[in-house]
Amino acid sequence: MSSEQRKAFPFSEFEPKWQGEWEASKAYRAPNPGDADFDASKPKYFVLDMFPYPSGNGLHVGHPEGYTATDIIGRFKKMNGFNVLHPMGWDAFGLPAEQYAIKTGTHPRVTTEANVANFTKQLKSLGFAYDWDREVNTTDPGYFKWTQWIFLKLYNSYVGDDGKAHPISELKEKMKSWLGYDQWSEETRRKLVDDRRLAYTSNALVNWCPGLGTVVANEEIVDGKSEVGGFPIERRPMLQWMLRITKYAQRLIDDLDDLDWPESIKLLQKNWIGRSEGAHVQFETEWSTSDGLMSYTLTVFTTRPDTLFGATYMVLAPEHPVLSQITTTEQREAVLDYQKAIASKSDLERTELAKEKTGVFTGAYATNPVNNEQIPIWIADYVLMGYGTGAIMAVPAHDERDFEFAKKFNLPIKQVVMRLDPKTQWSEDVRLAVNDALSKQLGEGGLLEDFHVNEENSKVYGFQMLDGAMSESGIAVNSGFLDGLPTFEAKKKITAWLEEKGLGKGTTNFKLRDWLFSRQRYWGEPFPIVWENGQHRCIPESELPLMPPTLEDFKPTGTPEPPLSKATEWVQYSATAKRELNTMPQWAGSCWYYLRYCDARNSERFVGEAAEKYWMGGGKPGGVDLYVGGTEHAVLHLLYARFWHKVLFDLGYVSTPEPFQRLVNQGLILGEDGQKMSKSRGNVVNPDDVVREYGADALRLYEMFMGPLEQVKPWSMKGVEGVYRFLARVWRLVMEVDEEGTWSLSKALQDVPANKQLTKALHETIKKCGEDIEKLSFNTAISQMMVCTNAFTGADVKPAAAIVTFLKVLSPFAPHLAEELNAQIRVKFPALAAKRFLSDETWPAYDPAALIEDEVEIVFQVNGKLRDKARVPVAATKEEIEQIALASPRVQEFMEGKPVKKVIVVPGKLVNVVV
RNA sequence: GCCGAUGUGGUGAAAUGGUAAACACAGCGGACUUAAAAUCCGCUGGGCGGAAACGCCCUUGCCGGUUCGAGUCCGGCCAUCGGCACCA
Repeated sequence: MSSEQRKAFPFSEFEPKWQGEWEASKAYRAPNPGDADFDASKPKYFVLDMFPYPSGNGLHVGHPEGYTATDIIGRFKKMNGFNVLHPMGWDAFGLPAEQYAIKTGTHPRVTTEANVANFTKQLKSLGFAYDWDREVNTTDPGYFKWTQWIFLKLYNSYVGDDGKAHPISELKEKMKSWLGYDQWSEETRRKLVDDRRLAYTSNALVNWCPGLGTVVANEEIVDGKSEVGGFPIERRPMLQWMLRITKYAQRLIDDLDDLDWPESIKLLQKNWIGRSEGAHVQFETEWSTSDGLMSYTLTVFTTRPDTLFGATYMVLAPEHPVLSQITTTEQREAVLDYQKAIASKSDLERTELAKEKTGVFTGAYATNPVNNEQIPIWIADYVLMGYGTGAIMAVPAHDERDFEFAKKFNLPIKQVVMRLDPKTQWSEDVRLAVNDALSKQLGEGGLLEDFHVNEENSKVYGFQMLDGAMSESGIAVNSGFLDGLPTFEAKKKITAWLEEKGLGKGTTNFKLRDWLFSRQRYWGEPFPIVWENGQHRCIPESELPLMPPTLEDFKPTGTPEPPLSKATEWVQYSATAKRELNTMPQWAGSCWYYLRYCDARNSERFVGEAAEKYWMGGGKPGGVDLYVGGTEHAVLHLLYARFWHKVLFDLGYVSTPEPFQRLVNQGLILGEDGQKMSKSRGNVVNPDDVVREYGADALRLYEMFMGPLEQVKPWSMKGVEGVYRFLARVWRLVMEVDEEGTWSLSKALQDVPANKQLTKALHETIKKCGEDIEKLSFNTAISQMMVCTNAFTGADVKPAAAIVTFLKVLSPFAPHLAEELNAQIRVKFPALAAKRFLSDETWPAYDPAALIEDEVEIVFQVNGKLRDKARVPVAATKEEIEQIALASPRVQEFMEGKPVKKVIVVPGKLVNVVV
């Protein structure tokens, strides 16, 4: 028997047919403002998928999960009168493309084109309602021209005192009024400007990955290895382009509040940005040289300035620049050895060896500003140059790391906080003593919030955690004027004291670093920058797009020298100027692609103003209405894109401060064995195979029926067969087969009104599916459609009009089948059939009256336990229902003759008799 | 270690604080068929009692609490998965 005959319905014939018709008539084209068929009175709905990287492996079943969800939403919104923007494109630059090209020897452009063609074919075979006229490809010169253009905006902007981006010309103008401007050299003026650009060069330590032959961003490192390829990472100083994302750290945290995103993703971003409040504290250190006594002020960042009295030593990062000066002659060799050892270690080794603390004494001492004690200065690799000031005050009594270090090197430990453990119970006299001490410091009113008194046992429980910073909150002891103060009060007081004495300042610190934005690769956007006399400048916008050179050999050089250096002609911008050789990272193109979709063919502007205002600014609060993608981008793409968007917003190019209003993460699809899908495990499911065997509609439906969208869930071919059978049942509501295997319109299908029971099933389905689609609860919507189909299957005569209505509800999920059956019905019942494309139809309204039954089943409980049921008229009053319940013999039996204490009546649901 | 998510039948899962397990998968039985596949109909959490109809008890990771009533709310534990990880 051929596989063709085994098919339960001829999806392999009608699916490609409808895909062709949709494409030919541009059924899913989204008109833009200004187009003849644009209807400005309609609200907009912008539904976005994270565009894929077109890999050589083609689509896997994880892709259609999110894409089907957005497709259903998009189709549903369209039927509900929205102008729907649902586009697709390609994130085609980047390391994987280039690695693959290097392996196969084919030019990245060739492989990319082939992969894009393959992906396109695969996506089209799934019947997604994309407006393909808006397709974007980050490697297209018409696209990356504007990626480069946005880079120029970053290059030519700075963040002003208002915390917003402004054109750099404003800074240049302002500078003229600054004191001493006239005396500055051109060089100085230029440097002052360059130091404030949002895109700047830096010679700091970067993450160099020899295996990839390029530097990578902090966000691209996983466990000390590169995210792509898993190669070791080294820290080394290199001249690189950076983007000043740290200037946006606070706004990137604050603006999360108003976004409709999963709380866990917001938290992930907040933790990555890593805001912590504390203080800078200054420690003086002095040393003698042949020129006399020298001094230097070491500044540390601490979140616990209240423990300053307990600071018994200091630790500097091994890379700290002042070391060469303060280290004593006796210790010089030890310090140099240690620095050398650290430098040769990769980040991975440093993390792996982190269990045991190491460090070296510098021989130098600093003065603790609060008690003038001389404390030794050490260096250790547990202090990082890149965070805070690269120096800490060590409080071993209250910091686990400092404690370990102090134990190992026999450094003094001094307790300065008496800990109030929330779990510790305090005896009455201790409570009184603490209360007494606190009262003296704070006055009577200050205590109540700080303690919990358990009402049952009258015992006192200690302080609440504050901010979740360090858990060792408590009461200051051995701390002079801070004694007796609870931690949060002590922090305030010491900070005020430091500020008054000019010894420190309250401050906020972030973990987030500036974004390392250049890569030593071929397959990326070249920078629109040239160098002359060691100085950079941008090329004019008129020279965009700046095309990469045509290179035969685009392999990495094996050194930090980028491969573009091989294009000797291209490199030479003029007789004296050379082009920037680095390229942008893959993230560049994905930072703004959603904007390009709004106006993908615009050659005058990165996005037309009217188009941007309508699709991004329209609605409340604007932006992309729904963004669906995987969690893996929680801190990379989603943070970078928000940053770029805010810069564009500040500069007046976009209308909303945030790009993505609502974000939903689809859960990972695991293999049939419950493991992550991977080639090596051999558990990868290829969507092409599923489409061939069961059809696109079955694949779409199964992906949505598996379980909640956000959830991680394993694949099951049996499950695909289940929804396939469901679709076949729908097919047979309308079609029947003769002995030759030919399908024709079912004779049971007639122009008759649906009976009451079928009408109810249909309207319940309209209602529930509409509500569930809004909630993205597709699995429950599908089960409701199954219930409805089962009801229709049980009926001898199939009411055609009702079935057409059902097809409208089904159409966002299984568009091919719905379209085909509607067309089949039209042949015999032209008046009953829906429009040629169901997506042009209006989503049906449900009739509330059709949902109401004459009778409902009421549950009778005695003391909360189910004892009896009865059908009562819907109109029955509470009193009537109660009487029926109390009259029930079973209820009486379980009441055991006891008097009724209370009766709870929930109309339409239950009666609970309490005795 | 810190942060977050999730724990419900044999499986995927469903349940505005109100009949736990809808809808599927798998399994079992039946109809159709020479037979099988497909299709259609029925049963399907566990225990106890009963010939049966049916009835009772238990059951949403574990322990407690709030409530007339808890899978759902609160407190505490345990397990699995994900993220961060010397961030001072």
